[in-house]
Amino acid sequence: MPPDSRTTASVRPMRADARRNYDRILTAAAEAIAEQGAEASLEEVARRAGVGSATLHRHFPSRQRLLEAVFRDKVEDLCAVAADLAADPDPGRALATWLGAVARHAVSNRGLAASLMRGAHDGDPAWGATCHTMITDAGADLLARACRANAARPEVSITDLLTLVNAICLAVEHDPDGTTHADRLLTLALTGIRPEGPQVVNR
Amino acid sequence: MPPDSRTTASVRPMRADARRNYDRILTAAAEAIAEQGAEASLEEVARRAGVGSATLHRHFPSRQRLLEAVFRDKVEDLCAVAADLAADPDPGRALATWLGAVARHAVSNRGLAASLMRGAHDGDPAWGATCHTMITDAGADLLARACRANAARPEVSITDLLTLVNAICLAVEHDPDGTTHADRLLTLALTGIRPEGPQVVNR
DNA sequence: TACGATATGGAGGGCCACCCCGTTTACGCA
DNA sequence: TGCGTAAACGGGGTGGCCCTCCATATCGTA
Repeated sequence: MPPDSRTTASVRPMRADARRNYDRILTAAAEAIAEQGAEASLEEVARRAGVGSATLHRHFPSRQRLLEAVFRDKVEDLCAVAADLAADPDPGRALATWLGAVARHAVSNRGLAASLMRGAHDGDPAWGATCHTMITDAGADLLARACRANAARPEVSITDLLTLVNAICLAVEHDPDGTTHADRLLTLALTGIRPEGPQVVNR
Repeated sequence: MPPDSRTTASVRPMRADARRNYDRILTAAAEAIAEQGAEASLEEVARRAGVGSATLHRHFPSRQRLLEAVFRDKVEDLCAVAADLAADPDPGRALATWLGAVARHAVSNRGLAASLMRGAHDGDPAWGATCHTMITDAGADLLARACRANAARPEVSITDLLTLVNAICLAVEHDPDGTTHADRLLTLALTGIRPEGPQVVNR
């Protein structure tokens, strides 16, 4: 959300040069993050964008803000997918499909998982619709339906599921063929959410 | 493994001062990591130990090496637990118990999960028994038994399981009541490993 | 065109990992 | 016990990072 697209009328539109730099930084950040993950050097992002580091910090006061801007449209995609799946006649399958989509996005966009996860805790306040809350809201509906259809245990929360998915993707990020591993692990993990599943004998 | 305990006769024992500093660094590192996690500043570790930073780097050429040294005995504990559980009449329960123990260790020792996970990929070569391989070996046996007793799906690998456990613990590390979350997530995830479990409808 | 509001980025501070190399220390032997 | 040497030490340097300040440049408008 570039600042000039806010609905509040009191906010002036960005100046053209500011807008240009904002976009350049975003592009550069996307590249750098794709190559080096969520921990990419902000200084290098600025360098790639041909911009002073102060400019980067003015537009994005924290790494988290930058990540959220970079991944905003991916997250919106996922929310849209969730909305579509809400109409699926099989809510259990819909939920599983969606979680699979989340995982695929997270694996193929380095840093996304980290971004979604971080948002959970140290998300800075006074920042409305973070990626984290967006995606949580989107998934909550799918889970509720699955639950009503007796396709998910009632004690499972959407936070649990997303944490699990993100944890797996994060764990797999430094892995040559992460996609494969993420897939097996997710399949494995998701088997546990169905109510008729066997009781686990843990501890 | 402090260098002087190697079996090779050609290696001289450490000098007393070196030994002393090695131990001091290890203690300081354990404290710092307990407080700040696996990313604790090495410089501060050296400061706490009352040692120059060069000394720290001489003894532990990489952060990973330091982590491994710090957690070595914890990992040995886990291996011992695994050895005990190998005699359990119920191999499925034994495996679950052990994975629970791994999780508990990882949650209560900040940095352990990170250490075990990192060891998997960028572990530097020419470094024999890393924590990662130690624990993998220990668990492989339990899993094999569980599998033979039809208490685990044959296509599940010990790497899968440990990755899952570590991923969960890592995800939960920045969480106020991590133990609780780790527990639910692990229970959830482990339900999927039993062969008679319901088929997952993923993707 | 000229002016005020806005945006910029170089320079600098604080912190960090890692290394170089002159100095100190412990050990083994006479 | 005293001494020579190999081993260990650590101060200080390098370069990178994140972040902030403020003198300067640029934009949009009257």
